[in-house]
Order: sequence, then C-alpha cells, then structure tokens
Amino acid sequence: MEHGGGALSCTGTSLMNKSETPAELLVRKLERTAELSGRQRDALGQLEAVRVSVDAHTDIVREGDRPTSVTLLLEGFCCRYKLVTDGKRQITSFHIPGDLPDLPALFLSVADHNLCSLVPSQLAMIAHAAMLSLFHEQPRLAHLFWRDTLIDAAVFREWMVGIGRRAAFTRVAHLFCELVVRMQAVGLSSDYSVELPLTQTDIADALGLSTVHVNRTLQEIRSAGLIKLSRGRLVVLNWEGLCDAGEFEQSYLHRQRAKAV
Amino acid sequence: MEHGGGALSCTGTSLMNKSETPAELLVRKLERTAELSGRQRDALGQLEAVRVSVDAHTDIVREGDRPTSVTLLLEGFCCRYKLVTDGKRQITSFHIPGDLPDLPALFLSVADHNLCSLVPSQLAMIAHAAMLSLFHEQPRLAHLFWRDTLIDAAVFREWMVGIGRRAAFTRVAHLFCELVVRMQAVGLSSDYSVELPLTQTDIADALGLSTVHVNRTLQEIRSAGLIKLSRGRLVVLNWEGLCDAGEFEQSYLHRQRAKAV
DNA sequence: CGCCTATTTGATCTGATTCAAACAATGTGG
DNA sequence: CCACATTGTTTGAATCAGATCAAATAGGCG
Repeated sequence: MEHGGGALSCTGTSLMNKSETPAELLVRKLERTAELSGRQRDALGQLEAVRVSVDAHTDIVREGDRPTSVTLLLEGFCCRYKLVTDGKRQITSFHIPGDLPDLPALFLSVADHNLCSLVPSQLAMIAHAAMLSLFHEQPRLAHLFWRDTLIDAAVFREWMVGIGRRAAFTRVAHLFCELVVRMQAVGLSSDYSVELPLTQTDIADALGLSTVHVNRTLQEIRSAGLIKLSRGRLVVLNWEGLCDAGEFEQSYLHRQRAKAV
Repeated sequence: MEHGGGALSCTGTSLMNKSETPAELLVRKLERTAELSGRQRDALGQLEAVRVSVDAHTDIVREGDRPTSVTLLLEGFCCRYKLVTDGKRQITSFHIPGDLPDLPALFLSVADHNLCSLVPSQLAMIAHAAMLSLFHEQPRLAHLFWRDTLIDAAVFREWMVGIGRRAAFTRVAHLFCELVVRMQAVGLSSDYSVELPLTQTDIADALGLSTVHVNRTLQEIRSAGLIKLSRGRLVVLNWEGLCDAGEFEQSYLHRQRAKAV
C-alpha cells in the first residue's frame, strides 16, 4: 500500500528541520527528558551516521540478522513484528521518527524479530562501534539510551495487557491514544490529528485481532463519535472520550523527566 | 495458597549456596554470559545488599511506587502484573532466582506495574545509589545489566506473540518450555522437572486465558503425554514434543554469550 | 481504463468465556 | 486429631466475542 508519498511530512509540523543532522535529532530527543552537558552534546554531535532511504514495506532487519549498526528513524513509520509458524503475524511495536527500534541489537547480537518500514522512510545508520565508543566516553549517555529501551519494554507490557485482557474496542482506542501522544511528543501533531499510515491489517496484527473484526470495531468507534479515520489520517474528535474508551493512562510512557544521574 | 513451605529448595540443586552473598550470586549470573575482569568482580563484591524475606503473595513493588533500591531475587518465585479497570489481571513476567525484576525502576522512577511474590521468597535489596556508583566505576557492568533488561523485553515480545497469535494449547506449552529452560539455566532443574508454584489462575492471567480454559488445556497437554503437573511440580515427559507443541524456539532468550564490549 | 490493494458486508462457526456448582487438597484452631 | 475454612481444581452447560470464509465495493495508481 502506498499512502501518498511523504505521508508524514504533510502534517505541517515535520519532525526534522531539513538541515538537521541525525546527531542533532538525537540531542533534541534526549533533551526532552534530560539535561545534557555541553560535552555530552558535543560527543553526540560527533556521531557519524549514514543516511539511508527505504521504500515502504521493506524489511530493514530480519530475524536472525546480526546488525552492526543501530537504526535511527528520521522520517517515516516502522514496525517490529514476528511471524508464527502458520504464517500469522504479531506486530510488537510501531516506531516513529526519533525512535531507535533496533537499539537492543547493540547488546543482543542476533535479532529476534523483524523491523520493517510501513511507508517510504529515512533512516540514519550509526555503527555499533560508534555507539559503544560514545558510551565509553560519556557513560551517562548510555544511561539515557538505556532508559529509552526501558520505555520500549514498558510499552510492550502495556500492549500485553491490552491483548491479553482488554476487549477489541478498548484495544483499538488505546492504540490510537498511545500513537497520538507519542507523535505529539515529537512534534508530529499539535492538535489531535495525526498521519497514520496503518492498514486495518496492520492494526489487527498489532492488537491480536482479525482484520474483519478491526474493521467492525473501527466503525463502532467512528459511530461513537470518537474519531475520524480515513486515507491514512486519524482525527480524534473526542480526546477525553477516546482515553476513557481505551482505558488509556499515559504514565507507562514515562514522559516525565528522568532522574538526574 | 501455600505450596508446601520452601517449595523451591527441594529441587536438590538449590540456586544459592547458603553461604553465598548476593554479590556473589550476581557475579555468577553475569558470568554465565560474559567474562568479568577481576576489577569488575571486586566492584560487584563491594555491593551492599540488605536481605529481606517476604511471605507468599506479597506485593514488593506497587504501581506508582518510586523504588529507591533494586530487588535481586535470591530464592523463591515472583511475578509482575498489571490490573485492568474491571479487575482483570495480566501477568507480564515470571521471575526466578537471579532475576532483577525491578531493575527498570533505576531509570524509570515511577513503577508502572506491580511486583509480587508467589511463594515465600528471599530478596536482596541494593540501593539505586549503589548500583549507579557501580556503573560509574565500571561502565561495562552497566552494559551487562542493560543486556539483562533487553532480554526481559525480548521475553515480553515473545509473550505478546503468544497471547496475540497462538492457540491456548500452544501458549501453555510454550510457557512451560520457557520456564524449564530458564530454571535449568540457573540450576533449578537438571532434568526436565521443576518446582512450579503457579496456580491455574496465575497461568491464565499470564497467558490471557480464563482459569477454566487453562484447566481444560492442561488436561489436554497431560493426556497428550507431554507433561505431568500436580502440587506445584511440573515434569516434562516429552521435551521434544512439548517444544513442538509450544512452537518453542529458545533464541529469544538470548542465552548465547554476549558480544565482548 | 484496469489492476491491485484496502475496506466493507454478510453468513457461519468456534475457541474461549462465563456462570454455577461440586470436589479435592491444604492449613488452622479448638 | 478432627471439623472447618480457605483456596485451588475440576466438570457441565450456556453463551459470546471474535475468527473464518467468501464475496462485493471502493480507492489509488500506472
């Protein structure tokens, strides 16, 4: 599926100033939750990154791979997923610009899941060696990236709760809440409207549902007056209502400031 | 539920030599996946830990808490869980001796889930400050603990796949495989028999099933000749068969040696 | 226009839940 | 040491949320 090239760039507030380097993006990202010293900023600034463009629906990392660099998503939308023997797919996370979806591979050499673009995306590849020497120089930065992977895990836990214990309606609403909050945090939406390049099958595979049931559930959510969703754009009509419906409590996203360490 | 006091200590191979300190346990744990230098061992050896005993079914950390120390499970069995508005529970992980179930709180100040003992357990509490200064002294140790939290996350992903995309029978079999492998790794089972202090309700809440259905599924697994399970003891009668039934591929546990960093 | 992919609708089926009650095991206090 | 309370397991029956199968419709693109 093509979602009208450059889907994410037409939200008005684009994440990246076109002149910004990947390193600058990382600085900006980390500074959302922690103060950086000048030294730390400098060290980040010296990170070398290779820019890569990928088409939509392209595997960036495959299960079994041994990546040698970390992927920073600059622009676009990705997901991680696993396949089950009978061909079923479970999406374990969605990723938006500023995310480092395969940071875990820095310490877990063999990837245990796939990483794939959902729309044409811009990546920055940073060599593992460069990351490790950055951490060597500035151990505190390691802690900030570590924190990032911990938030990742917190999101996994929350998804598990949804898949295991919440009804379809709630699950879908919850997912939308999460994505809106995360996208707002990186400036991909000021109002409650986001570019969301997900097919109903993607949503189904993320929430452990069938496509047909997602379709019906979306109709319910729409007719409850909570959202509009069409052609890759999600508009939340009633934020409070959607949060209630989704039992959405954003504390698990740990958006508050990190402890000073 | 009491499962006959000291359930885990009667497996013959107990994890802890009674004389072993928590720090020594950590050394042993980390050395399963990485080489430690003498300095690193020393630094770990100087960690101060407070031993704590807790009864069965006691919350050790609650959602919303701001723990100031990290819990090392010395003996016993714990789980992390979240509650949903209507009272449903989702268990997100089980923990065995050697695990540090609330290590994430070191960088995520507010706990987003509960940690609770399933049997009477022995804990060692290590102050966050002590962990941080350990990492300051020996940054490489931070990477090893980081790796540990990444494996945690890998397990979450695998559970998500199970809950979202596998049938009940497969899910239960998979859980048993995982627990057996993990317990073997820490010496809590040499054969394919483990002390497993889980009620059917616990299993249900971990797998996103109802207790009744778990009961029926267990009967199926038993009558397929794969396991025996009663009074807190799981005996695998056909390991190959159980792995097949559970579609269990242990790569996600990342038991292979860490990259030298 | 025609192809391909996504969405939608309808009909049917089923794995799993829920409710309710009996049964078994373990622990407790008199 | 037994009676009772508590907690966990098992069984049966009814129901349902969500899956599956199949086919029609709608959008976007070359």
